[in-house]
Amino acid sequence: MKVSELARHAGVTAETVRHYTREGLLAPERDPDNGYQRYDGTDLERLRFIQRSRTLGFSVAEIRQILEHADHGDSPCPLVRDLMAERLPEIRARIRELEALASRMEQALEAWSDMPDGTPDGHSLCRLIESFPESLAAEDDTTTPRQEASS
Amino acid sequence: MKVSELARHAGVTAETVRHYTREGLLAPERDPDNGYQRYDGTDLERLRFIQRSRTLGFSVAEIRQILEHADHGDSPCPLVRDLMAERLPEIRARIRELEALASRMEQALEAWSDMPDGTPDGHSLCRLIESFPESLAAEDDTTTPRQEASS
DNA sequence: TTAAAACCTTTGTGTAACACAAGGGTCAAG
DNA sequence: CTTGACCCTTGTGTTACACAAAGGTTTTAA
Repeated sequence: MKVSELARHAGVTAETVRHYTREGLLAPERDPDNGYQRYDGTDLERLRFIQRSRTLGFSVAEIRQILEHADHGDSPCPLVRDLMAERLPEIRARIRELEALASRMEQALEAWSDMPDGTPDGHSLCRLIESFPESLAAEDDTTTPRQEASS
Repeated sequence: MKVSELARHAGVTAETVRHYTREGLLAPERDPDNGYQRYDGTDLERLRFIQRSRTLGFSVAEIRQILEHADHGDSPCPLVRDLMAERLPEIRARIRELEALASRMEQALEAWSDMPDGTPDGHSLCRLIESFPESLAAEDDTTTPRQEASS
């Protein structure tokens, strides 16, 4: 199979297949005549495996690790369990963040529904946004340096 | 104020301030003696405005637009409302995606709790992942080309 | 047969919002 | 005057591809 054929079989773009190949998740042969990549049924299985893994939240780099384990004859399953157990709480946290964001946005839209637009003056850029309370307590911290990490 | 002072006042890193400056959201003066950036109270107000805007989900590029409107004396409020109304459904959609992902992950972990690890053979890389159903109906499409897009 | 359409290749760029390191100048304190 | 603490600019890395360019190949229709 050529790159686009494989891509069609799996419902992805040829670019995606090339990307996975560049990243070492797929290792097609070369057609010695024209230098084209040649994929086979095994590659299609691998590609489908990659897709399932992506829907389960694994990154391309993680999938590469998983495939390398498998290619060495080692069971990747413990790795898979660990990665998943690590990722799930992060996803949950991300959901909470986005829900908080969404409700801030809704609050804002509601609060703004009866506010005039107003033009910016010396002390106001956009009252809509300025009317919104600062969410985090990172206020005027003139003494303690910060180094936050989020998301 | 020098860059780190401004950063401290707002609770961000100096890198962040430099980034906003590079992106044109802040326009400090230059100290002619040493070439250092010099920020003032207005910049602090702008920086706080930027922070509020970020917590409301605006991108740096969007905030630049908002600030440009304000700097031209135009009310950025209609723009702000539009951007927000556009973004909110996207956030909601993203939340739904992540919730779907999280429940797939939980299902998987549960289903796997009583599965043996198994080593990869000719037809299996990791039964854990392979046991998981393909979520989307993108199956063996040998005739119809695809071009999906999903955040 | 041939010319165009359709594919293939590699390489480089762009995306979002910074973090971080390098190389080098500046400044305040001891 | 020597540190240590800052400042500057520039370049690189992060994620998963998309897209464009320049050029070779293969297929197809006239």
